[in-house]
Amino acid sequence: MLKLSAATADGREQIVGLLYPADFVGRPFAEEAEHSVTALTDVELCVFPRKPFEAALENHVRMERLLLRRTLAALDEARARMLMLGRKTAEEKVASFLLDMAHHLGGPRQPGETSFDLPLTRAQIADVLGLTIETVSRQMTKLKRDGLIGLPSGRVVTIRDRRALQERAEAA
Amino acid sequence: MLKLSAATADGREQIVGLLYPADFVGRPFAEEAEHSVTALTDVELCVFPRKPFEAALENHVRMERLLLRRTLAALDEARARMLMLGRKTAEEKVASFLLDMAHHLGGPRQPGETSFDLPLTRAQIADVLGLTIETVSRQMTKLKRDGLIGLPSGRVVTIRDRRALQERAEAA
DNA sequence: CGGGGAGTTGATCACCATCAACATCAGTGG
DNA sequence: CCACTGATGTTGATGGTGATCAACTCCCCG
Repeated sequence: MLKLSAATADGREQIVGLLYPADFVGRPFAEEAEHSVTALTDVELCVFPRKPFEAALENHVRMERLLLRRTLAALDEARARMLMLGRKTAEEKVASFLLDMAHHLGGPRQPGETSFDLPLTRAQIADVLGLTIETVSRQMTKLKRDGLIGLPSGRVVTIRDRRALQERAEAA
Repeated sequence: MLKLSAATADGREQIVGLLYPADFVGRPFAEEAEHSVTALTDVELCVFPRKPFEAALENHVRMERLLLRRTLAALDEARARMLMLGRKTAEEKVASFLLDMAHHLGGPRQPGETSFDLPLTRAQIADVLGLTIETVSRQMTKLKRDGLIGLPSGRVVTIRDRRALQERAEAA
């Protein structure tokens, strides 16, 4: 898993995207990358030199089409995240985030509880949500106190009541 | 000019994109649109039925390539806006917004002052920046008091000191 | 046993939201 | 011509959410 992040001149950081296995990272047709890329777990990357890659896009229509589809999907995701950053409360942000992670990392879609291991530190979660570490921590313990999730240890999260969690995440 | 917006279930709105003349709007390869589109000014749209449009993309490589480039640019812009929404203060948001508008609407890049007419109401500016109308209004009057901008009337804005405004916008 | 990073919890503060009153202006109809 | 209305914008008072500052715990690893 990778994080894609941007930062202000004075060091404030915002994670603008999370990349899962089989995702694409890079910015064809631009001189310079605008974001920094950081590995959150051990990672195996398949690297292509820019020029040959762009040439391949030109020569293989299907490849270009695939990239277009992925880019459109990434744009949708980015916009959903804009709604979250601009208009959701801290609790809604944390709840949405946990549901997102469960969706990507959760085992088979079981009816009962789901558990997974967060690949992010609290600080990184804060950078995804536009919050501080302390606020993230407080919201997580609140969700735990209310019985919606379990926090057995460090990075492990258990979704106890997905329905209720979705209600706290509000919006789409 | 058009606005592209998303909303939470309980009605909070976030503008996720602004479209200028010659821009593209639409979501090929998806069943349903995720956002609502609203005209901010009188607008002339060139509409294509989905199926023929997608077919045209398949048959005209150059067209598909153009759309890919535009989509990548839109993604960059969306991510820049995520940094703004998540990590900037109200003053920084308003300053960045005004610079953005000046960039798009301002006349020729003169050394002196630039003036333009905001196509957005305060409420819409607030929805772009993830703020409330009142906060937007207050920040604008503060920038005016400090001599960085002028607000001759209603929607008209004059950039008096671009340099200083850029400093208040901080980040990239 | 010591050290450092990660996470939690508490106390306080500041920024921005909220609520409310008022100002301004364009459009409408008396 | 002017009062009336509604939409838009400004300004003020107050409060709450989340940031900040700080202390402490827990682990992992030396």
